[in-house]
Amino acid sequence: MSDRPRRRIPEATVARLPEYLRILSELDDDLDHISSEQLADLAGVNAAKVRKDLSYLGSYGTRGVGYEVAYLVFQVRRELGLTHDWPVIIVGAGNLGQALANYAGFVDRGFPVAGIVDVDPAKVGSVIGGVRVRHVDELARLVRSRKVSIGVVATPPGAAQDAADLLVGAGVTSILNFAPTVLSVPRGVSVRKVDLAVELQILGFHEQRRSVPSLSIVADADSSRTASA
Amino acid sequence: MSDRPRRRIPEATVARLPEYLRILSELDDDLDHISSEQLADLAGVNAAKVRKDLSYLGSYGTRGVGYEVAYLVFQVRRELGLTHDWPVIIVGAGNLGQALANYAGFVDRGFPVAGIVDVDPAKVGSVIGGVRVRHVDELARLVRSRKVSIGVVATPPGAAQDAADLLVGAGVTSILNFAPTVLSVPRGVSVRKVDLAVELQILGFHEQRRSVPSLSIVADADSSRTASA
DNA sequence: CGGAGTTCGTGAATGCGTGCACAAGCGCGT
DNA sequence: ACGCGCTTGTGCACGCATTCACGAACTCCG
Repeated sequence: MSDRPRRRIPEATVARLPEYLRILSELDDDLDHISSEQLADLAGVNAAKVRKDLSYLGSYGTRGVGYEVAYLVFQVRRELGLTHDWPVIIVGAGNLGQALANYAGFVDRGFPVAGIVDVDPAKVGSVIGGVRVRHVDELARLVRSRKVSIGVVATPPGAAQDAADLLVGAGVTSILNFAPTVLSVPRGVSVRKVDLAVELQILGFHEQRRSVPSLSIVADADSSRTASA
Repeated sequence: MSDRPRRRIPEATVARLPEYLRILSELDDDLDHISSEQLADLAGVNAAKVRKDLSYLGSYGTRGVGYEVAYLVFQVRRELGLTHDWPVIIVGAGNLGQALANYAGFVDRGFPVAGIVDVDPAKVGSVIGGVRVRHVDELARLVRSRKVSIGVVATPPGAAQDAADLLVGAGVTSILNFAPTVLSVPRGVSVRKVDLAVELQILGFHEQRRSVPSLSIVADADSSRTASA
C-alpha cells in the first residue's frame, strides 16, 4: 500500500485505459513484460502517450525493461473500478437492446446484463442472451435487488427520456444512451451517449472533403470516386 | 456564389454538427428562427459554443433575430456532405449487424444500407431491414456496383481485420468499426471505432470514483470542476 | 427616427491534450 | 565493478478546444 498515487486522471486517458486493458488481457501468457512502444503499436497510438497515460496510475514500469503485464493488468483494472463486476440493466428489447444483451463483450469485460425490460407485453417473457425480458414496471425492483448502478437506454427516441427518468428514479447513477436524444438528468448522474448515425455522418464529412480537394460550391451529384492518398 | 466559407472546420465541431442537424430537423415547422441559446439548450451545450461552431460554416445568423432554421439545416447538410445519400455496406450479419441493418436512423439520416454480407452460408439469403444478406464473396461486386464508400465492420473480433482488408480492397475509403480490435488500414482510409464495452468501462470508472469520495487523499491539488453534486 | 432590447460573431484568455526530448534508472555482459 | 544499451517518467512547448466578454448589427416600438 505504501504510496497513494491518487492523481486526477484526465478524461482522455480514462477513455484509453479500457483499450490498453483489452490488449493486455489478450496477450500471450508467455509474454511477461511489454514496453510502451509495443503497447502503443498494438493500440494504434504514440508511445509517449502510453507512458504518460500509465504514469497517472503510478510508476509501475521498470526502466530498461518495460511493464510487467500481469501487474499492469491488475493496476489498470483497479483504477477502472473493475475489482468487481458492474451489473447493467437494459431498457428496450428492440433490435439494439437484443443485440446488446447478446453481446459477449459486456459480460466478458465486467458488465453482466442483470436485466432487460420493455413496455411491449409481446416481448416480455422471451429470453435473450440468457436473460428473461421483464416488463418495465419491474425496473425499479430489478435495479434495487440486483444493485444495479448503470442503465442502458436502447429505446426509440420518443421513449428515451421516460426510460432515463425511470432509471434515475430507481437509483441508477450512470446511463449509456443509444437513443438519438439529449437526456436531461439530475446533477450527479453521468450520461454517455452513443449515436450510431453520428459516427457515419462524421465519416461522410471526411469522405466529402476528400472528393472536393479545393473547389467552388458545385453541389451536383458527382460520379467518379477516385482513391486518393 | 456569395462567399467562400471554405475554412477548416475543427474535429470537435464536426462531431457536433450532426447533433445540431438532428435537433433542427425535428423542430416544429412553425418555428422559423432559433437562437444560439435555444439550440444550445436542446443540444445540451453552451451557447457560445454553438455560435462558434456555426460561425465556421459562415455568417448565417442574423443579430437580434437568430438563425433561420430551414436555411441553417441546408447549410449544415451541405457542409456535412449530405447533399446526397451515402450508401453503406455492413460486414457481419450477427446480432449487431442485424440490429444496425434494421436501424431506421441510418437511412433516415442519409446512410441507406446498400448491402449486408456474412461468411456463414446459413445467414445468406435471409432478409434484414429490407436487404438480403449476401455471401462475403460478393462484397467487392456490391461495393462497386452500388458505389459504396463507407463500410461497417460488425464481425467478431477475430474476423475484423479480414473484413477491413476486404472493404479496402474493394475500394471503400471509410470504415466504422464495431469490433473491439485495432484495424490497420492504408493511408487515406478513415477509420472510426465504436467499442460498446469501453463506454461502459468509462461510466464504471466514474461510478467507482463517486463511491470513494474521501479516502486517504490529503495532497489533493484543488477542487476543480467535477460534475458530481 | 431614435433608443431599448436582442442576438450574433469573434478576439482574447484559459485550460486540456499531445508529442518531443532527455535525464534518470535498470539489467546485462564483460 | 563498470559501462553500455534500453526504457521509463516527465518537463516543456505547442496546438486545439472551450468559454468569456463585448462590439456590431438587427428588430421593435413609441
